[in-house]
Amino acid sequence: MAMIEKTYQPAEIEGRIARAWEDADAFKAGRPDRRDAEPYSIVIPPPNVTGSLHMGHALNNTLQDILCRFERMRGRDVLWQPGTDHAGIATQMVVERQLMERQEPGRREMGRAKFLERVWQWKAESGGVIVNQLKRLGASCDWSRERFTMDEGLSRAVVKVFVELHRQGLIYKDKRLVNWDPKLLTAISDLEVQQIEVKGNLWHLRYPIEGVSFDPENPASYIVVATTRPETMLGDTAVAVNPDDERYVDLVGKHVILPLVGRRIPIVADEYSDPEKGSGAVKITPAHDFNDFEVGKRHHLPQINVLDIEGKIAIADNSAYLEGLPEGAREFAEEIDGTDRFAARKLIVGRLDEFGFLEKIEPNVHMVPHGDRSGVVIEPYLTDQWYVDAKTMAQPAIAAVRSGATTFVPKNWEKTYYEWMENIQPWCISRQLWWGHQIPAWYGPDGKVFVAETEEEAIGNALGYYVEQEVITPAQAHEMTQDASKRDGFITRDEDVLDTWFSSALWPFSTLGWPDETPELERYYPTNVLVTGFDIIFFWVARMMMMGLHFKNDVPFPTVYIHALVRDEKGAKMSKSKGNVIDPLHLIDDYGADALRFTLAAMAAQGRDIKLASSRVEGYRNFATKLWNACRFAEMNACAAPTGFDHTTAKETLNRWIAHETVRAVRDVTEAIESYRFNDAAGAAYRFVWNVYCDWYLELAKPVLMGEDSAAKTETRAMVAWARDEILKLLHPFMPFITEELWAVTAQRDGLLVLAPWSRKAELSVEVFASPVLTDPMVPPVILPARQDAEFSDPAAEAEIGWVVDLVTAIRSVRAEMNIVPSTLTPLVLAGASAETRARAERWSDVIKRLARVGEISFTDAAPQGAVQLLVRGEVAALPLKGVIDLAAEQARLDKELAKAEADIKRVDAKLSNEKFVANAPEEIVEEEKEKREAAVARKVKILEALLRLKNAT
RNA sequence: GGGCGCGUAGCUCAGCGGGAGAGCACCUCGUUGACAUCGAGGGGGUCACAGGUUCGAUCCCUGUCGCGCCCA
Repeated sequence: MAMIEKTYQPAEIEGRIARAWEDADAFKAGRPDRRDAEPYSIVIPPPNVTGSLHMGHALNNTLQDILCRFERMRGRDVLWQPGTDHAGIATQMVVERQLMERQEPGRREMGRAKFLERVWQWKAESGGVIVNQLKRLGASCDWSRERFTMDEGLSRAVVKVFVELHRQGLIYKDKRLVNWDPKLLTAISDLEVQQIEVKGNLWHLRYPIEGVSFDPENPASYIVVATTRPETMLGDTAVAVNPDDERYVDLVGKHVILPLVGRRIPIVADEYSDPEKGSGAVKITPAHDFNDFEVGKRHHLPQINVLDIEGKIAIADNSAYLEGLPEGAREFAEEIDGTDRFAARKLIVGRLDEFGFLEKIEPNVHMVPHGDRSGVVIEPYLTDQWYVDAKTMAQPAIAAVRSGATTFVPKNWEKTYYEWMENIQPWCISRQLWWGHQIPAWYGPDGKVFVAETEEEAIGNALGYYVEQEVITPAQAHEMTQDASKRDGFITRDEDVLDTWFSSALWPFSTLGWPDETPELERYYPTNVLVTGFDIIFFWVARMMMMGLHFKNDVPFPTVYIHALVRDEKGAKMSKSKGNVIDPLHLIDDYGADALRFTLAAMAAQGRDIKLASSRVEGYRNFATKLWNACRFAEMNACAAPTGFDHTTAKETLNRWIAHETVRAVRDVTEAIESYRFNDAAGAAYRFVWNVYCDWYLELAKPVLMGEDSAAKTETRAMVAWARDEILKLLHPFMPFITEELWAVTAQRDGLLVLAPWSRKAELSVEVFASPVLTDPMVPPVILPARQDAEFSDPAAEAEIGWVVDLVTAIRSVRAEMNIVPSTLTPLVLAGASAETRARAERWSDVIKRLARVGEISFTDAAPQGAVQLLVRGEVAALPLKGVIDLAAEQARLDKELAKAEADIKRVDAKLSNEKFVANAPEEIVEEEKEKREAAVARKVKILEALLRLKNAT
């Protein structure tokens, strides 16, 4: 056991403590000593492998760590499952950028296999950054079980899920409009698209009516359509008007001739067209707009894709485009072919204007979809992709929350969850990337799909099928089975990979070994709680619910705690691409991980976002220093708790008081953590340590500790140490490093604090009766309060110490007001004191003298003349300061007090004289008011007496 | 347009049907033997605004204004 260092230096202790935990396997799940303990498990929301720790991670993981450390101390067998996800797009971008910077061949040049090698190499070198940062934060994950979504085991889970869902018809391939990223050249999901407000235009175009000679001067010769994307007109296949719009009733069923293009397209009536907007007529481009796609389906319109994957016009060799066009159309097609979509817009608008087809341009602010990774404008694009039937899978997930099998904390997020789940769209899971889980689907020469868990199985199925179809002979099939090169070009694997969230959705069970039936799966699934930010409800929570229910037939977690988002100073969401990230590691460097953690916990009130001020972190660093110095004080006074020390049998009032306060603080903190009120827990701990233990207990104990050896001194030394140990335990979930360090240096310990028992037992436990009713799943198990040892409490001690505190505070306050310098000791006269007060004053005279700068303490019947008279718990404490005090000032002070007392009486009287109040208010409230009145009246009497004496003195 | 949430001390934020709180900042005082990363004391708020419900509203309801986020 070492001595406590003179000053608290977080940087010096944090690394050392982290190693001690690691060496002791403290965070390991399934420790032999906890084999019979109740398990407690949390899966970490896997951070992106390319990521580094930001404030959101810091908050998220601090809260999880508080829960894990708390439950670990309560004796549970805790598994906090760590890991990272492979972040398909982000990682691929990082590695591609690296190749570019090093002027190495690009992805396509080196080919898929080589590129993937490079990605794995990058992962090995740089992929562990965030894990180490989490360790610096103190996260008590079972690091030996770290997983990665591209691990062999997790990949097996992905394949299994894909194949099973496909077999069940819940995964299918479809040609639909997707959100296409023309920069990254992949489909992305709705959630990866950000709607950004853009100042654009509304172009009003004139589409000539068929059979009428077009004349810009004659409105009857054309119909005006308004659009934000004029370049997509190349793919228009109709004009829609609202069926109730009288302006256009006569035009429905007629045709227009698409300007520049020459295509003959119908005017259709559809509710989608809003008569209030633009001209009331809209162009319909089914292949390039989600709404138009639906309109097109309703009216059986052709879908003409006029862009290539990079967003360039592609119509020259486009049969869908060219079909039915007049002679000469090809010329225009060739002219504009290959033009980027934005350049094409300019060109087309110019050309329309030239020929009188442009009526006007109106400035227009509207939302434009952007890729959250690439930042470019997303193109609705018609492609073949794989989808999950999310609507079907959402049903059990919705039911689970409705039934309460899973609940959200705070509750209001359930509404967001339902909102999303009830309007859920098919989930596009394929991505045109290389980094990720390649889709286990193989295609035959006719495009037929064979989905299987292994290539062998898929090939076998495919070849069998084609033999049966007599496309190939059994001999050819045999050859292809034997020699992979022989089947090249005959059977090919789907190039695409799965959305990263597809694998993340399996995280709560794939990390435990699924699809194998492992002991871990049996023991730790379902997990106890999921801790995450609301921005991830759709991405992740919803999908874990779907997958967990489908494959494990049970919710992945009974509770979802949704915490605040840590925003930047403008209240904007922090994101790497915006570059507004505040680095928590800098805060750790400056103030220590404990201070950062405590700050985040203290600010984690439910239902409110966090805008972090570094002054708060500094404040909590000071709190850590305070704790450090208090422990040094205890050490300097040889405070140690003997083995078997029982705080409930203490004799000294002061010691009984701190025992009372400590038990209360432990209860408050425990209950707050249990109900996820982290800020209340942190606040209760803070106030107890600083404002109770340091400010009063240690101060009041000083005379005893500095005095002669005695039984009281021995007991006080033990109690100082006992309460300190309770504090270290209480604070450990919040400030693990400093508490572990202090635990080690303040006494000989049996083990690390991280594994020490929490002082308050769990309130509830599930009582399982050997009753047949319990086998009925409709009957919930009976939950009874566990036997809680009668809580230690001592109201008498509280009353006595409370009196001392009030007396000292009152004297200090009046001394400061009177500008009495600290070196001046004032006598204290207790007037008309009860026997109890007298006894208390004698017992606490040392303390009172020291803390209140008091000289002599005496007792009289009435306060001496010309003294400052204080009211302490209904009795007068006088400071005879004749000559020192300003009598006029004292008069003013007492007048103010009097006014206050009278105001109180008046306010209470107003209430009590109100019949309705007395009749309607709860009895205890009325009773309280009466007591308040009595107290105020008593105060008034004493103040009046005091004023009278003051007058006599002058 | 729909949904969620927020406007409380100079700043960052708790609280929430019965006497307005914390941290930081500010002012005054302090080399008292753990701590100046400290101690003592103090100033500072018609709890956005307007109605309503109630015996009683910062808290519940409605509306207005301002702000943020999510979804269309």
